[in-house]
Amino acid sequence: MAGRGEHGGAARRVTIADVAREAGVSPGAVSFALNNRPGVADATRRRVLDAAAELGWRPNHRARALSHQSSFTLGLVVARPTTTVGADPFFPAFVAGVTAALQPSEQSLTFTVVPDHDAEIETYRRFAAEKRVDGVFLTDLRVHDPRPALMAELGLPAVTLGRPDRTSSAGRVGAVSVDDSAGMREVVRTLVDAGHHRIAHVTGPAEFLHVRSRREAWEATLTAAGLAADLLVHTDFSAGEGAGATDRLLSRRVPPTAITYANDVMAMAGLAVAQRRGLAVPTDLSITGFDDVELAHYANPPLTTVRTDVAGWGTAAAHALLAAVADATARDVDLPPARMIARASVAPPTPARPRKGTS
Amino acid sequence: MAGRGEHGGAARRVTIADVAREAGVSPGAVSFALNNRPGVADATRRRVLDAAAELGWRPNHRARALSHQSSFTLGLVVARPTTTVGADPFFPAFVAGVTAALQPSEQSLTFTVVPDHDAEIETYRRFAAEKRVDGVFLTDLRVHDPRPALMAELGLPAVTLGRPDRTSSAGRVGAVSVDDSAGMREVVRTLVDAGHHRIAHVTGPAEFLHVRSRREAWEATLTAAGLAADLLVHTDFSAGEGAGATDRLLSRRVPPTAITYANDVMAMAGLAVAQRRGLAVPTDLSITGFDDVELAHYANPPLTTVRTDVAGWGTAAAHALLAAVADATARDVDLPPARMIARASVAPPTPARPRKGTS
DNA sequence: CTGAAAGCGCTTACAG
DNA sequence: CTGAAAGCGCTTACAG
Repeated sequence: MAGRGEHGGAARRVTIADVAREAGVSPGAVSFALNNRPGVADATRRRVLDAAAELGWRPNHRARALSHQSSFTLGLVVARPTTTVGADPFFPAFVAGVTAALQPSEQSLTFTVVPDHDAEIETYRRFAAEKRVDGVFLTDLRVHDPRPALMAELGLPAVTLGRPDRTSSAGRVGAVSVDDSAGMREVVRTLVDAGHHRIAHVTGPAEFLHVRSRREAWEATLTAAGLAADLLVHTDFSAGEGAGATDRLLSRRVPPTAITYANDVMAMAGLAVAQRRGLAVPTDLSITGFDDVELAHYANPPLTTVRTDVAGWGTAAAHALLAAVADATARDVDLPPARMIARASVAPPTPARPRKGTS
Repeated sequence: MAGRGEHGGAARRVTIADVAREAGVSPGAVSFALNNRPGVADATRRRVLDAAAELGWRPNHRARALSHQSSFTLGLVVARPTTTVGADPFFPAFVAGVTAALQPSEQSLTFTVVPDHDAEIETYRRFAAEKRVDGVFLTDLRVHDPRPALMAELGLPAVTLGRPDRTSSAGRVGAVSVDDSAGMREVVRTLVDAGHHRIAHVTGPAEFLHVRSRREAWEATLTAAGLAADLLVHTDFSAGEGAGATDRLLSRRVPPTAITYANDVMAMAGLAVAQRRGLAVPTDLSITGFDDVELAHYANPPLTTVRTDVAGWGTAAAHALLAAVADATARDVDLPPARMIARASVAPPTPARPRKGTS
């Protein structure tokens, strides 16, 4: 009768049957009372709640999952080699946003890193077959991505980060999107306005939609300004390949006067390469990044970059997925676009050819 | 009878009862056969396995969890503000190592980011009360850390990353450790051998044991060389505070000739600060980091740092926790120590005072 | 408004 | 070696 169990400790677990006995009702009534379902008199409900509190009862997750036909678990599977996953600041921030949103709900997140795309697909199949999760977050969308259709086949609720390219957006898959091309356009326009004519773009693997959208923003902005969009390098997003790409660009007979990178890590590696070659940034070469990692602010010079609210993205995606799980309805959410953060790594090219004089 | 269910799809789930019917045995026998338990004739086992494969049967995780009294889930709770969790390369790499180790087992990982230590404790209590997980990884050990004792109270198997300070290592808690002080000693000894006399240390919050062990390694190595260990700054591990600490150190009447940082992010921010003040690195100031993030290799100059195999740590911790969950026995594991990675950010101080001439 | 019963899909003693 | 039954701790129709 006393406060035993109040510490939720290793003592014999208290079940709904104990609460029922204590409150003098049936186990079924306890369940109804505890879950705030109609059909229980206020006085009875009170009695049950008091008994549950006194006994220190806590719902057994395993039993609830089985009888409620729900895992109370959301899944995030990231296909990335173990060696490089640490370099991407996206996932910890995204997960932080997701789990913050999940706090008040009874859901938690299962997070898995797998080596490649095939293993990722296999994981979803296993999740669905074993009823491991109630829904999944789909990240790193690709061209002709098979995952939205797979989700429909598996009957697995899902949200994608960003919009899939084909309108195969099968049934239950909603898209939670941040327009990162907006930030990219701002960056390129700023460089054009500063008088740059040869603006390169160093980005990630071509199959990613987020890579494509940034590249297209770069292209379109250059084309609109009557400039050639011919200095494009695809990498694996690593510092190493970012450095290599920079070296090759700067070794051209007519090198670019500005390089836009699709992440901050490559931009900072590129910055080091340029400086090692004796170029002053931004005087001899302007450089921009993407992500706005904290270090970007403390680079020398501080890096002009593009900021996305990644944790906010995680929170919004979690809410959308929770809703999809609850009513099997897909809905799209558009978050505020990524914005340029102007810092000192951009300046007019030398010899300066002033243009519009905006900057 | 055909391959329906082979896609594990949204079709009506096939249960053990279906397999039993198909194989002409009881559901209990199916369970025994499927779990490779003795007491089933080979021929019967064959028949069951064939039936299961034909029907596309997959174990229902929810049902197994309830009847097996096991969650098949391990927990990682990280107390860190959402805003800074992205800056730490540790967690993605650690999680990758953990989930790689979990692949062949039936366990998965639930990963949660909470804002502070109290919320972390609360999460463990909830995990235990609701039977959410079978065990947890305890990271960022502190001075007088209450968590090992809490695990004993909750009856929750756990492993700590690194050894707790008090021998309150309650029962079921094993420690999986990497000696990072070894790398720190190498770094300081290298600087001493190069002729440095004023070697500072910029590190994280004093309550973390991993901060303390690096600081003590720095102190002990200096003391052994007859040098003063008086240039110490504690920060929150952020680039911003690393930059601020550097600025203050370099503004001293007699500034250090070398600064050792407890992570690469602060080291790179410090590098930028030094260069902005007109100092050449390493000529005027030697700098070292910790972590060996990929960018460290591509800094200008490349950063001397200390490398830990974080993914390997995750894998070893996962194996240890799996074992602790299986037999409730704590065991300690010692992994290879962290090693210095020598790069170009270290040189003798100017004016050079050659000493042993090792470097 | 309330109670007794069945059910979620497995596992595990316990008899034969 | 094998089968029938009970049990894990909840939820949810279904009668009263």
